[in-house]
Amino acid sequence: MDLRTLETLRAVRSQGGVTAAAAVLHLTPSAVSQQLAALTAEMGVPLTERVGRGLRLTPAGAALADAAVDVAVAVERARAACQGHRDSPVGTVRVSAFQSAAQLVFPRLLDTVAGWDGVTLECADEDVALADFPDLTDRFDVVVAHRPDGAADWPAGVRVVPLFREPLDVAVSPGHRLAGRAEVSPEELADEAWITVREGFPVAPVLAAVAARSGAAPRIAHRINDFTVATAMVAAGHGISLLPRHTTPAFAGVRLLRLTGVPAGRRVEALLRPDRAERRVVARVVGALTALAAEIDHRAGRAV
Amino acid sequence: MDLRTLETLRAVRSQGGVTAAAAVLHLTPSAVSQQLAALTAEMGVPLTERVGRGLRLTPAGAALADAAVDVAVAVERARAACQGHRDSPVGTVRVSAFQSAAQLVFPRLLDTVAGWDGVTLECADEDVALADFPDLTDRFDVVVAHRPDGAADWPAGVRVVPLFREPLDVAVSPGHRLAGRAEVSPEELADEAWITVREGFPVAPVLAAVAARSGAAPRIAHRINDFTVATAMVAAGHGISLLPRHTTPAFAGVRLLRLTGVPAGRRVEALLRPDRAERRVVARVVGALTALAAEIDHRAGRAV
DNA sequence: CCGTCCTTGCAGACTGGCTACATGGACCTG
DNA sequence: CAGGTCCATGTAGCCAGTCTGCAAGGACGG
Repeated sequence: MDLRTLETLRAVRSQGGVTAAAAVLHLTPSAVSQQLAALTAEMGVPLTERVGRGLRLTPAGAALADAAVDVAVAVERARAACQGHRDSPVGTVRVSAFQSAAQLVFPRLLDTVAGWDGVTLECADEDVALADFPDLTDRFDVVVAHRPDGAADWPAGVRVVPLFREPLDVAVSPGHRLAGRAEVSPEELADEAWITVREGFPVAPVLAAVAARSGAAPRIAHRINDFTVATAMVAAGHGISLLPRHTTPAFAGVRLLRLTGVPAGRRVEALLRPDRAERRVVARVVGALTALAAEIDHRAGRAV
Repeated sequence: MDLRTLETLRAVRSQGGVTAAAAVLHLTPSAVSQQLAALTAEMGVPLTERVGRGLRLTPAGAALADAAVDVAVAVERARAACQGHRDSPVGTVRVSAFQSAAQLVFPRLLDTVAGWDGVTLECADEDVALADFPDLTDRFDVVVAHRPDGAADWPAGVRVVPLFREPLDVAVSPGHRLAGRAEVSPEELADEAWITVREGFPVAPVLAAVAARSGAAPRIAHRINDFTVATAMVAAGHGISLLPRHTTPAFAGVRLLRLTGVPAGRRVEALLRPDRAERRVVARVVGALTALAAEIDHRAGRAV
């Protein structure tokens, strides 16, 4: 009954298999399998069962994995209690963010942290399907994620820190027939060619809601996940798109039109594993992140 | 940051030194010292400091040790959660009891547990000074301890399960001048020669209270810790003693007289470390123990 | 029915932790 | 004040646990 072994069990559950867990833990599948075998022997209860060519946790295994979360939290709390007798927290924090948030947040966050001795920040941009964001918390301490208004809550077991809400505007090229307008309604967009994200990604449901309001199925011309690329394509007149208001640069060559009649926006949140959240450095970075978010919110409020 | 290392830190604190901790953990002092060094290096904070030729935990070390208790509890809770998906708990439980309780309880407890598959009981008789009972929980899962009425509570951090209260009677030989009496008052015992336990042991304060009531300092003829030996000496007329009512056999050849005017008794309790208490087998054994205690209490109530 | 993917078993190498022994202080005692 | 004793701490060497690499056994899909 080792801390590493319990961590492995959790990874097997969250990643859904030995091989995937091994990848996250930087181990070989063989090592993971052996750890599971040893843990099962120690417990005297089968913790995993074969399902197809994969693997699933038994109820006993799931119960143990649940309890393992509390263990990990207790360990990190112990570490924090000890670090509390130090002048300031130190360590390295791994942060991931989806593309546009990364662009907005990483530079300033790195500026802030540069002034902290002993704290190193490892940044990575990771844009995944909505359902896959929580899994990223296995690899990162802080995961900056986004989900559209009205989407389901994140699953239990992941800690959520709200950062800011960002409206989605309709982006059109300067030469577009609606370019001079300040606002548009869904009905006016019925025949437009859309550039949107791949199926399952965070803002897709918003376009669906807009289309439902207009009555017609949206005509999707291109599927582009990277907002920078989408912006360039919109600017060149290859279609219109829903783009986040704050993370679309003013010099991008597109016009952003307020959308009326449909609440279109996304919530940007930080996702953390409970044990990681206990680390004092992590808490400090999250604090800086929320401060940054408050600033963005403030600026947004002033702009609107 | 290993579970074993945290356990070692706790042992160093509770045992008050590297050597003593090593003895409890079945390790060499060198191994304990190395674990402490590694843990200190990992934490980046001094956890121990030299005091004389011994060692003491720094505030940071104490905080870590405190938090380590929660870790150990979480681990045992995890184990229990897993064992909950098994038919019945198994494992081995180490129980210690002071001499007279051991005599009263061990045989019947072993009878009960004999019917449980996969559960083994390791019994040991350990009678130590009042202050040393809590430390025994490092070596045993369940420690049956006793303390006189009015004694201070056990220190925080140890879980206490009350078992029963046992009155202390005055034991005299059949030929003694008071042998025919049913009750005696402290004043009538002013000139008696006493057989009592060694200084610091659980019933010593009771005799002090009795003597204080009689006004004179007690004349202590012998210091005998084992009640069986004391009983034999009282029976032979070498003095009188305070003996527990229920654990003194009727055929011992002494007369037990109720003591009036002074609340003389001791509380018998089970002491457990919080993490050990989480083990399902341990909880089951404690359950059997309290059932036994209730039976003793009932019989006592009937007898009185 | 064959190819592919995933888990699992086995042999070998290696890292990490423990034991045994020696060293250096600190208290106690004569 | 000096020798003895106790305690913590380093050092060398051994042992065990664990990981890697490779091979085998099933299960799904074309």
